[in-house]
Amino acid sequence: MFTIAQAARRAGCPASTIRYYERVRLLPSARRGTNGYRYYEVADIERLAFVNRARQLGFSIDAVADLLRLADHPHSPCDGVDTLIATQLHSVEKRIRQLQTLAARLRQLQSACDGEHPIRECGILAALSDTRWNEA
Amino acid sequence: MFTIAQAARRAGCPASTIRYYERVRLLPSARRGTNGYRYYEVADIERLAFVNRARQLGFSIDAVADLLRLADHPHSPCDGVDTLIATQLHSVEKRIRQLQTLAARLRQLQSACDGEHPIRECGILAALSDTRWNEA
DNA sequence: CTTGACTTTGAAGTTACTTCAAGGTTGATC
DNA sequence: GATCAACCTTGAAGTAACTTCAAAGTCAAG
Repeated sequence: MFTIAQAARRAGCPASTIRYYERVRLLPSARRGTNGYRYYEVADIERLAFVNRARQLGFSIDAVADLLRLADHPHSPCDGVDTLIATQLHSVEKRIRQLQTLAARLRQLQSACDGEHPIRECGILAALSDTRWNEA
Repeated sequence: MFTIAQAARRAGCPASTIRYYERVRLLPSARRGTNGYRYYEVADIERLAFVNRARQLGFSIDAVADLLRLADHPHSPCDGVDTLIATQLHSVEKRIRQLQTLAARLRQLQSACDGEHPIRECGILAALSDTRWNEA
């Protein structure tokens, strides 16, 4: 049995995060000692690590809850899992495209100025102030 | 003079956002009519539009405040502006790299399953449950 | 003069946590 | 046994950038 800090170290997240996951019911209530302390065993820590890995992949808390529910039904078909992964991948890809557009615009702005003149003549602020900016 | 909804339409954001910007002091308090309504003129709307464009470029509220302060001092050198843009560009590029790593992992997970078998045999959940996942 | 669309405010909801304050527990040392 | 650091508990508040809500006042058209 491990205390919350030990479980946290093993799963790779702060103890406060474990308490948070318990509070929002992503994880079941931990067993308690007579002192009120939470105690975890290996299976609990594995579940927590599963959650952390899914979170690192960008899944929302709700999506992780879905994944856990699916993982708990080993006999149902796994296309639900595939769908969740695909949805997540699509949203990540979409975000990448948005950020790439953003980066391109920032680079364009950057090229409008060499930092050597007064702000009055700065091409960057001129571009940001330009009403026609949103077009194009 | 425009009411808040008219200003919002022209600047391309909800009226609630304008009130929010005023509350957090990103924009100065708007002029008020005897009825208590906020009224905006063209210059106010241009400033608001500037803010919206900068926000669309991913600048934080604080960074936008910096940009506005800089823009208000037309005689100082504009290297501060350049620095802000460069910082923002770097953080966007970093985020893109992170997301690309994420997308690659998700695609890898995806290839571990064709959605045709029970969850017990699903390569995706197996991979997510694998203690060795974090290595590699 | 009624109706519907607007406006006001402060407060709470959102996401996923983190941080804090105030207090109890544990284990080692003196 | 006392003390001390390092742990644990809880509920509440802070974070970012808004959005949504409720309750109430205002305005313009018909």
